[in-house]
Amino acid sequence: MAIKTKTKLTASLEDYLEAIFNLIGPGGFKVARSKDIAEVLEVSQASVTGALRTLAEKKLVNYKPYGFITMTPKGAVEAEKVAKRHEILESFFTDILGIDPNIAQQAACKAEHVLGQAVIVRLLELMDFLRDYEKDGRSLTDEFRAFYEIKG
Amino acid sequence: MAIKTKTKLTASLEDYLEAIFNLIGPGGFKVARSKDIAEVLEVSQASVTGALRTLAEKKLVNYKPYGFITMTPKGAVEAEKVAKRHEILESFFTDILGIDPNIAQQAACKAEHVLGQAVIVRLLELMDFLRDYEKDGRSLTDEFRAFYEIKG
DNA sequence: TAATATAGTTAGGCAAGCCTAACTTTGCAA
DNA sequence: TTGCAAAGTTAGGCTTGCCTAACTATATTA
Repeated sequence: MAIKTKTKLTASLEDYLEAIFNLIGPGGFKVARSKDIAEVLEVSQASVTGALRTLAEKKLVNYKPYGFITMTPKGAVEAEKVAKRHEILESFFTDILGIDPNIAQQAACKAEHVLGQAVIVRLLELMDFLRDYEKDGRSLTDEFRAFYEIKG
Repeated sequence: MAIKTKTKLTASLEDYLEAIFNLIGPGGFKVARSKDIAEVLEVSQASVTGALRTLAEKKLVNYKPYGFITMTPKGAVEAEKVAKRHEILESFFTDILGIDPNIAQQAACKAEHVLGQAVIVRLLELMDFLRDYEKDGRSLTDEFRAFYEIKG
């Protein structure tokens, strides 16, 4: 078995990677620009340059000063993991918990870096359970909505 | 209305505050020792000293070099909030999601700093919902356990 | 009560991550 | 094609938060 160097990224680097991934978009045709990364993450362009250098060192992005920014296959895999965690969390917060979309988005942005696969996977199962399970023709998700709308 | 200076703590300071709170225990009779804080948080004693100074500046703990460490009322309020978030999250992860206790504990430790009241409150409601709602004499929590035990 | 072990502090250093200001490169328009 | 604006980089500085090593205070015990 080949040596598997587990890519351990900081929350900050995960954010950069995810932002690049989203900017490049499905298919990987588009290119990420430093300015846009800075805008999305609300940091300075100087900070982006620094992060890009680190990500390039880790072979997660292809980066040459003043050049295009693309992702390596390894980078895409990592980015997709983060993006997926984000997606699941955001969906859980909005669709199940009924949290305000803005708050849900923010919460997902933070939580995606700290909740591991075990939690995420089980959360996804919970979502399936609540959506699929019918009671009197209503999903449990709907039942829960009724529950917290009366309570809260 | 009096000016309400919102205490904004870093994740690290919240951890220290929570650790002190837990060491002091219910009733607030016990005293927190620097060594024990270091042990709980797995940091050096020097780091604890630094954190204590910061917390004292913010009037959250009573701290004099070589003296006892106790909490101010303000500190106790803040600490309790963090501890409560932790408790709810840990309970959700273990009791509802069925996550391994160690992983749940770790996840709660991290997530407690990033999930706001809106999410926590609704999570608590979800837990109530799942526990109270009976179907064929079984709680939904039990139903969900059966669901993921078959699936996973 | 004096020696020593334990607890706690100080000093100094390092990494991550952010910033602003100044500089360089690139690309578009006249 | 040249010149300027926009994009990107570099340099340097700041904060947080951690560390180790060395020092000081406290407490125990002989």
